[in-house]
Amino acid sequence: MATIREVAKNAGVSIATVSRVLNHPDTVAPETSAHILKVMDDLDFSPNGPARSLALKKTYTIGLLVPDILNPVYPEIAKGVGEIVNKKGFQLLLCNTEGLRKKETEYIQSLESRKVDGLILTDSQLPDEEIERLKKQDTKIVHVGKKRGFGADGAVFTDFSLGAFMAVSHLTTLGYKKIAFISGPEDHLENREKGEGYRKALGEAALPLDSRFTLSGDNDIEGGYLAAKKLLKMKTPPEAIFAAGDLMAIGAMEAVKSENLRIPEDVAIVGYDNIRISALVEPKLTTITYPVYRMGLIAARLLFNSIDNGSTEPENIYLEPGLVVRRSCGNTERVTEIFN
Amino acid sequence: MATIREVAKNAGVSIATVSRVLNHPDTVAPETSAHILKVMDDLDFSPNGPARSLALKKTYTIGLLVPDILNPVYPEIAKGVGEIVNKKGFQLLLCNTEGLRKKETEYIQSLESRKVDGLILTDSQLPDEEIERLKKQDTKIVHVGKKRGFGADGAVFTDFSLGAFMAVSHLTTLGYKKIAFISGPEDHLENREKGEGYRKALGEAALPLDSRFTLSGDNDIEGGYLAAKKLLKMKTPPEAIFAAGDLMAIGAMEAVKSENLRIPEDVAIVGYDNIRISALVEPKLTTITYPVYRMGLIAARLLFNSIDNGSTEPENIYLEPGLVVRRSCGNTERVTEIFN
DNA sequence: CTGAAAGCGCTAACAT
DNA sequence: ATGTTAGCGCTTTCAG
Repeated sequence: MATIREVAKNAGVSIATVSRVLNHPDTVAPETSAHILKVMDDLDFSPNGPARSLALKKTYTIGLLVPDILNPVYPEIAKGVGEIVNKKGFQLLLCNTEGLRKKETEYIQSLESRKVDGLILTDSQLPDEEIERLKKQDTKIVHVGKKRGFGADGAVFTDFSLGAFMAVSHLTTLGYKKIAFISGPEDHLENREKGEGYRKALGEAALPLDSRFTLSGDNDIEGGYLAAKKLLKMKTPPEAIFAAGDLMAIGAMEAVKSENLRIPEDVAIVGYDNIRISALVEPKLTTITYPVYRMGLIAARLLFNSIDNGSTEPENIYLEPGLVVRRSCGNTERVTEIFN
Repeated sequence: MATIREVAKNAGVSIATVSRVLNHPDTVAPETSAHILKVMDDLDFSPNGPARSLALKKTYTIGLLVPDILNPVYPEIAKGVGEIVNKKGFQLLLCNTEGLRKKETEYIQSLESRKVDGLILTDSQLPDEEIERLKKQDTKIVHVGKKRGFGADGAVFTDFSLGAFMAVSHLTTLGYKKIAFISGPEDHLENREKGEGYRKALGEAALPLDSRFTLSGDNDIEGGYLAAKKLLKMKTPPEAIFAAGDLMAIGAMEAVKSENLRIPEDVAIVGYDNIRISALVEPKLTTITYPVYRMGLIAARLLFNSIDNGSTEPENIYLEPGLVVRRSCGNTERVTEIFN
């Protein structure tokens, strides 16, 4: 609880000098500095952050909003962000929005009040006006996942529609006709985009779009399980399922197994995200990959670009999705069928 | 960027009144209040957190330190903590220490300087003196995982030694003789405790302790994979492996499979943590469970007890570990063997 | 190289 | 019910 004032008194100098050894060590005489440092140590002095922030109008804090901390995608992003943030001497305020627009807005307001220097929003649902409003408070903002960082200072994104297209096209190429889509919550843009890709792929394969084959649920294991169960109970169940997230895909796999059906022989499955465990479930999951960890890294870099250099042109960085073919889509089996 | 002062001017009242509608709304006349609120809205006023914190000596922030955000155990804890913290109107400063004592110390200092109202340390390696020092700054501290919250205001913990004992005893009961232990980093207390439990279980089964059967690695999939590979390359490899974490266990499973060996027939495996995916890998992983999410919840509750009611008696809450028997330990197979 | 003093935006007595 | 004022702990001109 010692303050700069006590340090000054004990060291027999003015508070300005104490402040200087903290902020501009080179502008104070080495002996003075050494002495003051010692007094600080004796007094167990720790500078008061809020006071500093108030004087500096800078908090050295950035806020990170994620929809679901339990989905491995987000810890991965958080790790990337955290590394840069830490290196910069900043700290991370983490907010779990549960994918709720209301919570997101609340958190944003709180962070705004805390005067965070920057904000990283992942798969945000925030309307553009909110962003505009924040800009006036000169809080820097970077989007992760959302294609157009409207009003934001930067964005790192991938093409969810293309990714979904790749996933479903792979399925159509393998000869599947009845392909279902398990979407995440549809108030999330990314899911609507994935839906587009799904439909486009069906279209290009001249496959009919059966609306009963599009379901949506929470983007987690249970959500996928439940949706898949429904699908499997239909009179003519799908031969293949594309799930909007690996967690859902894994849930769907469980559902298929629980019906004593085989993957991929009875039902093929493709996911999205390529989380670590997708390569470890049985059968290994075919999925769409994109550099999640790097997105965190890049988002933080963009943000600091903007924080350090003032308002620069908003930078939007695109990262390509890719198809990872593993066993769950029945690749090999089907290929032989096709060529027979 | 509007301040309380501008609001006051525009509303034709004093700053005190503005402050009051923010902090003690009931002490100001309804009409005045309504008017001020409107002015605030027009001005897009957002109270300055740092200034508030400075005046109040309270930051409404708590710090959470975790060793590895990529290990599902910690997001789970973070979620529990976050829920309570959010409900209390606080925010969470998340720090990923990478299991490094040095980083942990650095983070703690930063958090101390930021005057966080409380600190939750998970599987901390911090020496007790550090804790003592922090206590003087009257930062409340709660441990998660660490048995004795020495100097701390509370602790939620389980018995890692007992958990390990249960895991290994189960293995010995099934008749395995050559049981290896893949430990996490040994500078982490929890791993040393698990080692104790392992040795105790071997002892009670009158099994010799072969030091070559204890390895340690990073507590992640790769760590488990690497350690298991080493084990399997020995002239007389173990028949069973107890891994200190499910992630390591899953890595070990991969290693076994990569050697074209079967689980559990050739090598049985038991993990620790009961993370969600352990029930989804093939074969499903036998493991030790304890209520991780609840630990987060409870830790936050203990912390707020302490924050809200000043210094109360440190509360230490114990949560029991339990054995979850699934396929990877070869339960059924062995049982029949035993009874033959 | 160092000191004095103003001010960052807000809260909480203390008055009225 | 509302206004005046003194800090909270720090940084930063401005002087010297």
